[in-house]
Amino acid sequence: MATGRNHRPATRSRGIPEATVARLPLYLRALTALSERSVPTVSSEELAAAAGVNSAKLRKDFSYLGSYGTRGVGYDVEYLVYQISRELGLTQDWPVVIVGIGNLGAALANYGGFASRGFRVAALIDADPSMTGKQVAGMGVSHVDDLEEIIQVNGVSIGVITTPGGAAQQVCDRLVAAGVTSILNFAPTVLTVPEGVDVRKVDLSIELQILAFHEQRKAADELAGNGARVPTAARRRAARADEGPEGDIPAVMPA
Amino acid sequence: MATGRNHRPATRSRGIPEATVARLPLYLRALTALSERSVPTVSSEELAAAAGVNSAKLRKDFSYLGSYGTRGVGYDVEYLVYQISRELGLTQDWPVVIVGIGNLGAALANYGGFASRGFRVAALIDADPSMTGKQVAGMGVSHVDDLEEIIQVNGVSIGVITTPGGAAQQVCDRLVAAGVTSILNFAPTVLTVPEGVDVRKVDLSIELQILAFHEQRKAADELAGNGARVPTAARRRAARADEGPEGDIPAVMPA
DNA sequence: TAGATTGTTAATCGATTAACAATC
DNA sequence: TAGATTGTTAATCGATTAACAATC
Repeated sequence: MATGRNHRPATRSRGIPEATVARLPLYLRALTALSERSVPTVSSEELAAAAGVNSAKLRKDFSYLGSYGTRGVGYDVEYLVYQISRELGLTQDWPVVIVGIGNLGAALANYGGFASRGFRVAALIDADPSMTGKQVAGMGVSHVDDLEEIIQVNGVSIGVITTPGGAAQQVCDRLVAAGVTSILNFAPTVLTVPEGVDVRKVDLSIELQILAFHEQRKAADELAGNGARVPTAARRRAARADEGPEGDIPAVMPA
Repeated sequence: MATGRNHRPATRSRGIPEATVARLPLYLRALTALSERSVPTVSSEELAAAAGVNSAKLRKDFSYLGSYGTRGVGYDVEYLVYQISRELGLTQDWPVVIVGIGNLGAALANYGGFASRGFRVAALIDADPSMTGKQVAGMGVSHVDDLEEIIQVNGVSIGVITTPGGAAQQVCDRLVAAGVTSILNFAPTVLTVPEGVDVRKVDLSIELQILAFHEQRKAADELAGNGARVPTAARRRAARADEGPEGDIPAVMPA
């Protein structure tokens, strides 16, 4: 998620559960790393460890794609790379546009992970006339007036929104009207789209808030005497202030 | 969200389900917008619409926090803002460090959504000596040699990793050893951390891959004669090429 | 009181996981 | 054949949702 989903109801797409689809790119990355090291085969146990998931879950996930493994042996790395790529639609070229070329938009334009996965940045679009024509990531910035033409000429079906929150819905409407049917939204706004359009939302502030919740809970656990498994710098600092220069691991802390 | 979880087993934290925690920031944002418009109360139906969720789900989520609504009336906006903020731990100050001041790190440093939610960027850290001392988002960049001291002096418990993939695990290890217990990882790497440390992962490429999967499925659906609900620019372009300048909505498309 | 809306129940659905038969 | 590992089953768990009694 990325995070905060604004996704269609979790219907199985072609019989593959949404949760499985979300893990396929993880497997693909681990497999690509193995492929680069010329590892010929891998077991579900090894691959699961590399991808950071449970091996039973991995085997279950793969079972939705077909029977691509060999009992007693494992999976052929190259073959699996191909099958997962095909399943994800990465064997074709996906032109994308990035709308909103601020810091984040520029960061995405420079991000190497797109090109290597079948995504091609077809255009960078911004509403600020003073940006028009400027070079970002070796590409000229287009004005938002030309949005519709760019979408249509390039056959773009995926749009990335990195505008300020206030502009996001309007940009989204124009993208959708021009024919975009998948949107990756970095703006802190809930987008409204017609049925049939997919939106995924990446929200940096939300991710931090979720971490803060758990961080707070850890502190509360410790106060309750459950003993933190890892002493935080914050708590160690508090302890030093509390017990003098040697007090590195306190038993209990003041609120 | 943010996506690809590398999170502790979904134990309920203080009895609040993980899925609910992930939605609290969404509600908080919608409530903050209402608060700014001086709206005094809101019903579950209205708030759910603003947050983009089902109202039954919202009421269920709130029921884990307590009974903060009034039957027949709705929820007091200000009171709910306070309760959710408190639950998320946002009533306290969270110093964070950002490690890796490339395009993305700089974008995050400039991102306004942090400060408004109780997060404070305590330091920007980079391994490149030529970056040291440079100003980014009005703040001097520190060298990674000083990472441990910065963490400890500032009592940082949350770290954001925006380094290249190859450096991420090493940075993560140093952050954890210095006392950081929550990590937001933007590097395309699965991080290994000790128990008690939370990692959330934001992966731009994975989000796009998930969109590509659905995009591909839409095209397959249409080929199967199910009729797309929204004609994409890509398919319209193909149609124009196929049927001449007037052919805007094709019946069936070639593969 | 009548109308509105919450908080909760219970049914349903989807995801995870251990275990193991199948089979290389 | 013996050992290894997949693919699948079935149990369990967590999340979603409609419905409605409680109650303002």
